[in-house]
Amino acid sequence: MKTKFSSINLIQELQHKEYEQLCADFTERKYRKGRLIYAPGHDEDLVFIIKQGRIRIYLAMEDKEFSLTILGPGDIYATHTRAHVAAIDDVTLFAMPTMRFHRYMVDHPALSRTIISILGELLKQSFSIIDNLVFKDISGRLADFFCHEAAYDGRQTEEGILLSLDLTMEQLAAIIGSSRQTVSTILNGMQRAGVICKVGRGVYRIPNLDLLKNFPSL
Amino acid sequence: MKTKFSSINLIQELQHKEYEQLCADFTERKYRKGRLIYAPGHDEDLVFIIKQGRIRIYLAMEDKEFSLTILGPGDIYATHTRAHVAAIDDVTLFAMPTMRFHRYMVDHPALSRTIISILGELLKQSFSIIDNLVFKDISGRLADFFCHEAAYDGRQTEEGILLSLDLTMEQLAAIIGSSRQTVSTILNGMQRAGVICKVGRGVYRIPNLDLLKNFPSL
DNA sequence: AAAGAATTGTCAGGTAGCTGACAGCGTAAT
DNA sequence: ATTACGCTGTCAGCTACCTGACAATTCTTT
Repeated sequence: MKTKFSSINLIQELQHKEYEQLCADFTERKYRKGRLIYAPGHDEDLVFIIKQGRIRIYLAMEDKEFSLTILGPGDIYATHTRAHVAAIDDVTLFAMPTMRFHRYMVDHPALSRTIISILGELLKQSFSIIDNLVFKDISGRLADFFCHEAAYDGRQTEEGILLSLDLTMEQLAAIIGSSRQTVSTILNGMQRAGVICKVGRGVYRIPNLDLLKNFPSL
Repeated sequence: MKTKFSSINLIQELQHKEYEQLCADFTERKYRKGRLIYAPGHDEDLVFIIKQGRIRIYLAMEDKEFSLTILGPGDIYATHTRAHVAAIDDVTLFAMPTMRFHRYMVDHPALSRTIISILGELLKQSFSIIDNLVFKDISGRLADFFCHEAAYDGRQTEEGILLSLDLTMEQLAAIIGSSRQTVSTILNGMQRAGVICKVGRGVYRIPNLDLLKNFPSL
């Protein structure tokens, strides 16, 4: 699996011997599936790298949630802002207090550059999310999400791109900012139109990306 | 006027003599009110600092626009991503090609830290925007916008906070992601409710911030 | 196998906010 | 003054989408 910020391989970067000290400062943490890792107002701020499993970064208000991104092994994240973090699967993290990381960064300019790249990437993603929220309807956002995921970790097969999302309708809805019911209805519409095929529990096949991009085509 | 990223005074930072070389590399540019400064796909990427006037950073699609932020003197911006940039007033900029700025940054770790702060700030703002788009209705977003502006460049008077926005209904609508008509209607509702007073062309007075925050209170 | 829980499909009803239309106002231009 | 133009207020549809309800399906546990 590729990392979410594909241009930077942080794990690799950290294996250089100049980062030996830094790596030693990370402590391993484990969280069970579904557990909350961080909520705004939490007193300890952490920088962490995901070793195993997926986590969900999301905004929450009362009983509604909106997922900003889902991160997997190799991705880095710093608790910050108003975003919550929860484990989608059983998760293993390498974590370090933000303050300590900061101090370390001062002495290591190369690390700064990495951080700038990551922040830039994050910012670009945020703009994409805003773009979708403002200009696109639910169909468009759903199609857009599938296209992105297809590009990011779809496997090319003879009958199209195979995609193991492993997300429920509810989780999908939280990502694109909609409701469970609406997503279900639209996804079925897409299937009837033949632009997407459900092949199993959270596994889909996209016969033709262009068709999906332009859904609904009429 | 404060800069949008108040924790960092870039202008001041750049006056240190170690940045003499960098400053010399900036060239002055002027744009007339309303002119487009940058559109996605434009071939020259720039980093610039605003010397005079206001600029609007926005996303555009077909005939709809959404303003991400409005920047004033002292603010820094780098053309990037899919965002457009236009001059609200007559504007003077200090600009430099992004590539050159990058090269310069490599040799100046202190500058990196400044950039990280700015990116972090920008990211936080982006999250706020997303938060608003997802969870709040138009009334809420409008109230929120006024509160932020009040905190940022409102002048405290005996009868409340005085606010010179100098924006039309249409521009206001573009900022909160709504339509001219809706914003007009809601703003008048706020006036009738007494939480906001129009005192002139784009100038408002907020008698009580808390009242505005909780609008509509019933 | 059976019971239970979680996930999904679908429909009916309600509503926020968009669009288009048009009239009233201010400001500027001739 | 007079025309013109941009800005504002308001109304009457319209529609995409949300909510709640319930049944059907699929997974999990015992």
